[in-house]
Amino acid sequence: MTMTQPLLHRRAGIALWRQLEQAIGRMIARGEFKPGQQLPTEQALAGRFAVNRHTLRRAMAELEERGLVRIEQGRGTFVQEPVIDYKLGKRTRFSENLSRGGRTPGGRLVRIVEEPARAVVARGLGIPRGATVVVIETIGEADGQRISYGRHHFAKQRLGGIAAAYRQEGSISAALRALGIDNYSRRSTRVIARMPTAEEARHLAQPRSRPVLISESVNVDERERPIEFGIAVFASDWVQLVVEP
Amino acid sequence: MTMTQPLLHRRAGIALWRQLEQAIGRMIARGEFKPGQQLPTEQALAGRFAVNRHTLRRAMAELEERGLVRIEQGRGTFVQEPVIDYKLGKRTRFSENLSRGGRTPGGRLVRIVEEPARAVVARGLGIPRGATVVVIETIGEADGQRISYGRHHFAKQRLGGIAAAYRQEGSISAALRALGIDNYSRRSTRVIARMPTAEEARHLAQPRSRPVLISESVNVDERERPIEFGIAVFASDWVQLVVEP
DNA sequence: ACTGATTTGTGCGTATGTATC
DNA sequence: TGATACATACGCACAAATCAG
Repeated sequence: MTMTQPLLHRRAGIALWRQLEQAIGRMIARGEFKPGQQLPTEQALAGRFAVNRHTLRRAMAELEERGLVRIEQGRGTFVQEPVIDYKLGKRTRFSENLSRGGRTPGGRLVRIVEEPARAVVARGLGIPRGATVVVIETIGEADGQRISYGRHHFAKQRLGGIAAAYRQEGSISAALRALGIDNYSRRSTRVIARMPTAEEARHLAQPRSRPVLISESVNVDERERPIEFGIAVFASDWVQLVVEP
Repeated sequence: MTMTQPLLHRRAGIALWRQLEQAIGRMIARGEFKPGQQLPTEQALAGRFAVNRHTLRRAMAELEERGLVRIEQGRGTFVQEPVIDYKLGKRTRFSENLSRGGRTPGGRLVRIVEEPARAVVARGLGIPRGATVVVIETIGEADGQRISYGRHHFAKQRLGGIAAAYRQEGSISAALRALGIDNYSRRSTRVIARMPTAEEARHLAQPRSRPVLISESVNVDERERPIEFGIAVFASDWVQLVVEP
């Protein structure tokens, strides 16, 4: 592919590195380099624009400062993937949350299992430990990128029909609506960071060396009775949680 | 040190592993093993109680489930330190936050510097990029344990006196009060997870292999004008952020 | 970057006690 | 009494992670 280079004007009162910054910034904006893609090496780029590598680096540093690229020593320079703002509010619904941010939400069911409630789950749902819970495991996507792996817990005694409803409706909120639970909201949310288990890394298609953000939350109905205990594992490379008071 | 072992009763109608769970749980509760301390190896403990390692592991799994111990493959088993809940609310003040949770807050000043505002900082404070900001770097402690490393940014033009006030008062909120800013609140907070830089790991006295939780927030006055842009780096081993809607 | 030692994780085979039909 | 199923307990071996040198 032959690429016409934007012309650089020397002695025009605008520093070369600024012109470079503008030029490369525009190329990224136009999509000539795609998010996550590795840029040509500094040497190659400097050669292409016929400037010294130091000049190019000055421009690159500025682009990194602006958040357009990410420079990794020993690896290369990459077009920064836009980070997804995931709002933690009283009424957080996955799809709604993303589409409001201009993203295309997606997702798929991993599996639905029944298991005895572990201590944290039992505490969250307000049921005795060991009582049977229905667990719906999902993967959430934004613009085709996997961003979360969620385990949604429901007390079987109260919401045993959730599995069938989910299979019919295809989403948690729709399934709950089908069961007559229209108005639920998030009580408290705890946020922690840790390294992913092998399974979590696999579900998120991310290396085990990158940390994950985890949110644990309880959804309650109008009478403050627990409906769902959810654990969401977010790929920290793609997501930042936003708390709006 | 000679330690009398609680007696285990075989064929008594109570499974051996349950008796083990009770026994070790009580030893932890009595403080024979202190928070954070490594327990003897499974082999050693199994030997001491004269049971098979599998039996001991069954008991340990139960203790981990109860949150009393933390088992790390290749390292050992440790008495779980109580995790600190750090509330992210509209009026978050470090000391108040911790003492409300029954902790003894502490902290110390790392340094105070002036520097040109980077892009994120400038955007947060609503000032032009490159304008001078005063940065107060602090380390926060709870019960003597380092839990956070904070960089608090203030526009020099507006709050140039913050450095002197902080040195006088010893805390951010007191310094702001001394400058006549009594009533400020948190606008939005962004939370991310990543691996710490070498410097961050040093300030938090934690290994570089453990991730950190980072919160970026803007504090505004009554008229919604930005006062402070703060970046707090939390040791994820010790802190979980709690969002109360 | 490699090695060996330590420690937890996992699998399999066997034996025994307990509850049920 | 016997047959069956399940939980408990033990022994051995190896895998996987961690750490020090």
